Amino acid sequence: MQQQRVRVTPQDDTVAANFRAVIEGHGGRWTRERLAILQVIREMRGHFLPEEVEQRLRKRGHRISLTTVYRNLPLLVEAGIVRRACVSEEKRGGGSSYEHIFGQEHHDHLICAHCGLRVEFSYPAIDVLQEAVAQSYGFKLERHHLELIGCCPDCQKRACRTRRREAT
Amino acid sequence: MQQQRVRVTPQDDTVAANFRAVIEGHGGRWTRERLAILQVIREMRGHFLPEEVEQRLRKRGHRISLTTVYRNLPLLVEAGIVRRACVSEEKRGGGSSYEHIFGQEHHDHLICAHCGLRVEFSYPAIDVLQEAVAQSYGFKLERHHLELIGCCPDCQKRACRTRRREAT
DNA sequence: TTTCATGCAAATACTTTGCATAAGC
DNA sequence: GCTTATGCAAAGTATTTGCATGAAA
Repeated sequence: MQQQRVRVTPQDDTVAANFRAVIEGHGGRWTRERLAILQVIREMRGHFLPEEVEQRLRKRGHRISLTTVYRNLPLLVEAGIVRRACVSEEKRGGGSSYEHIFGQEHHDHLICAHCGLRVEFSYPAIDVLQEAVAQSYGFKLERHHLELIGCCPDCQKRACRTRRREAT
Repeated sequence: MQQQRVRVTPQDDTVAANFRAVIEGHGGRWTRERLAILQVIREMRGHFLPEEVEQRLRKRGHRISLTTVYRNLPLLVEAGIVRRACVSEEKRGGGSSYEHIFGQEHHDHLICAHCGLRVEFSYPAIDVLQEAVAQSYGFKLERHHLELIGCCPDCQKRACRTRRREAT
């Protein structure tokens, strides 16, 4: 609770500007609540639930309703600041999680299907090929999302033999 | 409604066997409902909702409850026959969709962020690199999931200028 | 001031659970 | 026969919506 201060980075202005641009594009307004939500989300690392955003806001002294968080998340997605996380990355069950992406180093995920371990990595060579694929279909690539799902070293050691499946 | 017949493929036995193996691994039983669900799902192309499975079952004369579909979906996932689709692939809002994967040619998706167009592709060279990444982290790769999100040719022509964002 | 955002409560939508009955093994 | 699966209804969550009030522009 002693690191209340906002971590200011060079992208700060850009991020806020993106958000504002989206909001104004919808004929919307720049409110204190939106600023607060943006700030809190910018500090988020990894995946988060809408409810966690609300809790963090509360810890910082803001009293912003969960409804408002819900209402703004789509705008943040549209602004490219967060994305909805893939279900296979989720614990299971309930709500959809989001991930803060803008201004973060882009990364993809290695996920252990057995223990749930998530490792972030980035591998430029793959990015290059992705660009090639997109071009061959005439797409202009904006972003991508890659998950490699397998068995992590520990689970392998653990003689982790789950369902064997004779994949084609 | 005239193509009621099951599209039998060489993998039929394997698919059913995988499903049965998972079921039996849980001390479960092989029921007519499970067979019917499996058959219907095997005919599914693209993404589908639990509710769509139930509707198709009904069209085929089965009267299997949505609850049962829900109860079996996790087993089908465990058997590697379907996977939960990524949220960013969904229309929006509501439920989680699934995708039939086993026995299907593996493919990834190119998704247009503007009109929602989804194109399937496969690109072996990327797969090779993914394997390399996994190995470098000691992971044994089981499957992967890649989405390339961008602007499709049509939307580009349409001078589709949505939110411009100065990605880092 | 005019319009949009917010908060609260109510409504929805999706998914899970409890229990009696039917069905595998 | 013993145990698990199913169907139905009820319960739970997650998310959205309606409306009065407060806040931007």
